[in-house]
Amino acid sequence: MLQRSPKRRSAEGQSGVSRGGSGEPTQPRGTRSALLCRVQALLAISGEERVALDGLERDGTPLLPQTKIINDGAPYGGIGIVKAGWLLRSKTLPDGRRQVINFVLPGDFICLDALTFDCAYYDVCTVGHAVVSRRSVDEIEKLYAEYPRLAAIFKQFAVLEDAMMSERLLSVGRRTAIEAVSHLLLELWHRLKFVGLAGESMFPMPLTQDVIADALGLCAVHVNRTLKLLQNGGLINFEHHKPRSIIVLDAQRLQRLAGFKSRYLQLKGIGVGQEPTPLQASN
Amino acid sequence: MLQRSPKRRSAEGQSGVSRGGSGEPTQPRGTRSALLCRVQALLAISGEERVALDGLERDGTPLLPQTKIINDGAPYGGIGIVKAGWLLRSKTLPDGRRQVINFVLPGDFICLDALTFDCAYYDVCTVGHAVVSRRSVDEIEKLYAEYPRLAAIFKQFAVLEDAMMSERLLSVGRRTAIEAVSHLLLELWHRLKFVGLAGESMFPMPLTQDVIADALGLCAVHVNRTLKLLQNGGLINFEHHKPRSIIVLDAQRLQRLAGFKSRYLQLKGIGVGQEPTPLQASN
DNA sequence: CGTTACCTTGATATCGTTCAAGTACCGTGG
DNA sequence: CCACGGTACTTGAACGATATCAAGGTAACG
Repeated sequence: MLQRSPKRRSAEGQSGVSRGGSGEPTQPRGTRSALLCRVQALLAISGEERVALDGLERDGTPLLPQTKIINDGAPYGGIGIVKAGWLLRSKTLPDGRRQVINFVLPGDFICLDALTFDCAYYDVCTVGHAVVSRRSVDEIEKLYAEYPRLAAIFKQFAVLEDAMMSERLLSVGRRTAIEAVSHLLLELWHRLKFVGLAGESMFPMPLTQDVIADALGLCAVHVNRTLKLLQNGGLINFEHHKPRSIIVLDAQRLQRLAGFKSRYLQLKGIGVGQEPTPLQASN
Repeated sequence: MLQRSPKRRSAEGQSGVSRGGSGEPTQPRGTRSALLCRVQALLAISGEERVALDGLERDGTPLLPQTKIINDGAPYGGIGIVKAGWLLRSKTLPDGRRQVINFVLPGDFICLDALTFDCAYYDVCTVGHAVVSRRSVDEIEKLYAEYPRLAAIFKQFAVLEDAMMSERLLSVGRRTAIEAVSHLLLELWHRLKFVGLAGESMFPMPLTQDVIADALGLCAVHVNRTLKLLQNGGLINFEHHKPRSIIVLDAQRLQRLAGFKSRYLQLKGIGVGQEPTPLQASN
């Protein structure tokens, strides 16, 4: 009904994959595991749980850029945990048109639905270099049985996926290009902050404008122009040199422009008497 | 990158809600429960499981058209089971722009994520008259514990939701209007067939063109023109009289046009030695 | 130090939107 | 049985957001 009626500093931050001399991916130096980071924000874990969590991330496999690790229609072959680097979940039409469903960041699971399904209904591939651990469905199920609190957290992760997809659908379907781009940037920034990979006013941005276009149902040229608009408006700036990053100059204005409310990203966690994360005063 | 580069008969079928003399919703006459229908297609249920399933659907509440039963940001207040009628899950921007995330048909659950979350991140409201049973989270959890096979099936329902959302995202982001509309019609037709509410070449279509537009990121006028195109092309026809329906004149051509593969709608079910539903020979 | 991938920008094309008016139909009440 | 009012559908005309095409620039990588 109502359409998208157009109305109208510092340099902290580290990339998920800091490269050694020749470009092998490693975990960010001095940063604890992203998964641990996320879980600890939601739950005061016990020593045993900590060990179990570490076990999940053992044997990370380094992956090259543009490596497809899950194929639409093929069996999953286990559940992944991202230790470093970015991946993306996408679907592609026979003629090559592609839609990015979601981005997969450090600390995220890949294919939690393998617990329920046999075959994937999407592709997953790396953006740049990445490190991914892979666990069998059996192993995850055993962990679920043994550590129900961790299982509860992981189930929250799965619902979060859903919430992000809903929000993306809203962006693609109803937000204008500038709203959608701003919203995506803010979402990524927040998610990276959760796992200690973004700074107060800067975050790594390894995505190609092409990929952003495929996530938002736009074309790369228009994403370019839209980013320029944001830059010219003094909302953001770019650090073009590796690690390529985005500098947020005016977070408030950006949030207002995007209509971004971080509520959908907030998990409630678990704990005796622990209240759901209170609604942010700032949107 | 690649953009959306464009490129009669019997009258079976019954509406999800057959109206009595004055319009109260009832279950389709002579049709067994939609939920039972879905589950039995995936699992040979025992007598006990059958009883449990029936229990889930007791005390259905009749709802008037356009009744909002879940509010974005508010607590869920339980889990719903649709006995009859259509509902829709949507998100709305402050200025009124709306995106329909998915349609909720008879036999579907509403807010299975209430098992994990406290508050909704979307609205749910009825399309026309509907009948919905509501169960507490505790009751569902008890059922999950007692009937693990049913729990497994319901978890598959949840993943199916996800698969449908991915497909919708692809439609909104990358398919042309005519592809997207065709795809949506085919999806609804298939889903209705699963629960015995659609015929071989006809299915009820209570959705307003406005609602279709909000599901596909289009405007109602364009949906109208697109439907006309499909009609003029001899692919579909309309039954304007209640129950309003769509007649599929050339399913093959429609599928080809939409690039529709039903695989994403096929659940694997459970059962000893039961193979995943084989990939459809047709596409 | 060349090659490639990505970004940038202009010109032009188009799909889809908006606005606006009119029509068909259903349910209601006399 | 018919008049009425509302909702949804229909259609035309004009506009606009975004796509496509094309060319050049710049920085990373080997």
